Amino acid sequence: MTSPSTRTAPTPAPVWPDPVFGAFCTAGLWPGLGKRAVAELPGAGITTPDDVTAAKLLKMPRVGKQRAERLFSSFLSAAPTYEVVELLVKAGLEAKLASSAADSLGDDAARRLRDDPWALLGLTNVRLGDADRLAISLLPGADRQDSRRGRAIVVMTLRTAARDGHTVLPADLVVAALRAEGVADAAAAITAAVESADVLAHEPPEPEWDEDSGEEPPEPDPALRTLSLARYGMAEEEVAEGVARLAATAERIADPAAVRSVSKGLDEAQKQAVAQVLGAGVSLLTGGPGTGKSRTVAAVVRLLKAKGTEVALAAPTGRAAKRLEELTDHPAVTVHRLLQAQGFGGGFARNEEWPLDADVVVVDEASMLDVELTSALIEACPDGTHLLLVGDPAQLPSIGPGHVLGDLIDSGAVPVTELSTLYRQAEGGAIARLASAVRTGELPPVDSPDREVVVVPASGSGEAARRVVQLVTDSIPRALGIEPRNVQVVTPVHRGPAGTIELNKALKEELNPGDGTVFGFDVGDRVVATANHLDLEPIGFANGEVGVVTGTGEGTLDVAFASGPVTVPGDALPDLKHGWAITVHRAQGSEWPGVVVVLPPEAGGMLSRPLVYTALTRAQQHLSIVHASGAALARAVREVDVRPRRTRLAQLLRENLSQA
DNA sequence: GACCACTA
Repeated sequence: MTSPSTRTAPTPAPVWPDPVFGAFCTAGLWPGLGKRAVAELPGAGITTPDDVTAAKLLKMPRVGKQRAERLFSSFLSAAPTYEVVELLVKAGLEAKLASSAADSLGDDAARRLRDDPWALLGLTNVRLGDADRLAISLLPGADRQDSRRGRAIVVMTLRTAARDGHTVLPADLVVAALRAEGVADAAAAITAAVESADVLAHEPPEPEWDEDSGEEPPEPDPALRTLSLARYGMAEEEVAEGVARLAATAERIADPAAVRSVSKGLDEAQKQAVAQVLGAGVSLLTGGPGTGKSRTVAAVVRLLKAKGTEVALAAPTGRAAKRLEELTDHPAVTVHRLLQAQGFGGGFARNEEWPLDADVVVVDEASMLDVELTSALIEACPDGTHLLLVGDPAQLPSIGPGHVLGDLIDSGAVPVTELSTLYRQAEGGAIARLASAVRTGELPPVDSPDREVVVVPASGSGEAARRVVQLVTDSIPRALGIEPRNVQVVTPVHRGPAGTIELNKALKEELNPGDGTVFGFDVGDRVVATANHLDLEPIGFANGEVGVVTGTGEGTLDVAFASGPVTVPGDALPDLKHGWAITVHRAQGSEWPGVVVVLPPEAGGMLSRPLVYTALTRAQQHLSIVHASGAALARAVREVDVRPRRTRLAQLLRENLSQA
């Protein structure tokens, strides 16, 4: 423990004679040199890059010979970053950008920025204005019509669209974006972008034309021309090709008699799904929560295991993989692990060259698959592999761009079994009725005299938050007999009075007050994992899992997760948060006896049908909806999605189908 | 302008 009296007074911030060196140091870009040490550099006579020697570093407080040498060599190795800082400081931009520039542009980042200052837009959090300033500083006479600038705006526009899930954008929208930034020759900018190979242009399909009509062939409608970032455009093409390839090379795995042998207890649709996997190269199994998707998968796994067929199970998230493993009693991993991801953007070890060796690959929660991961998965499936995607297209779409599951369904290119009979919730119960109405875009008034569903109106997010606490701690246990530990609060947002942060504070105050002895947690706190730690003893935990703190140690926590107990060491503690209230996104894939959904007014803009549907289908016995978002709720449910994703996959799949 | 996964 450090007592306040032994702490050194903060050294006043030095004024640097060399602004580039000063900016480099104070932005924390010198690896291994902390804030406090930076302030001590001038005291050791180090104020310019030429002053940096092991001998001078040795004069600093708490720096021994070994550390001095290490700091000296880390300074030398940061030379590429230093060069970028030089460019940024002269342009009046933040030095902090230099580290991400060196990361994403490589060791010759400075040279690349001198060649094309707008390459700066390749980093996150850089605005066009910043890149323009760098250009003016580096290229005397640079102007808004520079072709490199136009090219960068095209890429930037497509990248922004990708953040909203789109893989393609109509060329007209890109032209409008170029015009808005003062680019006179939009067509030239698009051509430059396409020539740089970062961007693909997709010509509209040729219109139907009767050759004998004697008329001129009609021009394709140029308004249908689209553009994509090459990585997403190509990924969609790879998925479409891969689906066609697997469909063409599949051989039947088992005969109908074998299906009958494992089908005990399955309904007709579920049996059909089992038969479908055995026959088709790529097949889909869809349906809402409680329709028996997992039971069906378990039957498929039983059948294949009995036949000695190699089956691989995977899911896009750690928690979904864990659940799949429990339900099927067969190992399941994340799709990333299945493909042996090589780290951040490092590609996958399992690919076309070293494909998977399973005969059947099953991916659960397939609505979470984005187009790049899907293309990597399909590439790693050799000819003859059967791929089964299981998911609910009505739930939240993938985080990354693409609309893979929905496009596969819409294309009609692969067989789909849709399960619609509800087994879990009481059939005809208020939760089930509301869920199926929302699934089809309706929001009927709630009619639930038995209080299975209760709507609690609130006038603002502050009142909404108070209602939530009251429901969890008082009304729901008292009136319905569901204890607080079986109730989960679900909200769209982290911030604001009705976001996870404030709600958790208020709920902790009521349910388990304490001062947070270990990393802000006390015994009895509910926690949620925000990252995977699947290797911890004895069984690890997955991102999104909810548990309860059962004990504390020396900087460690014992947590009882639904899947089992885990001792969480200090370095994993930042990946735990309080879990009485969690976001809808995080709640996806889990269910609780009682659920309180909060819809605060500030979430109005992000409400969509999939979000509302996902939120309310988390409830098994009781659902309270604290409603403060006014007309935005009905609008969100009515419109399919506030912003439907623009993709090309369904069209590509249909084209392959018509050519076959 | 908000949310969210995976990986070392």
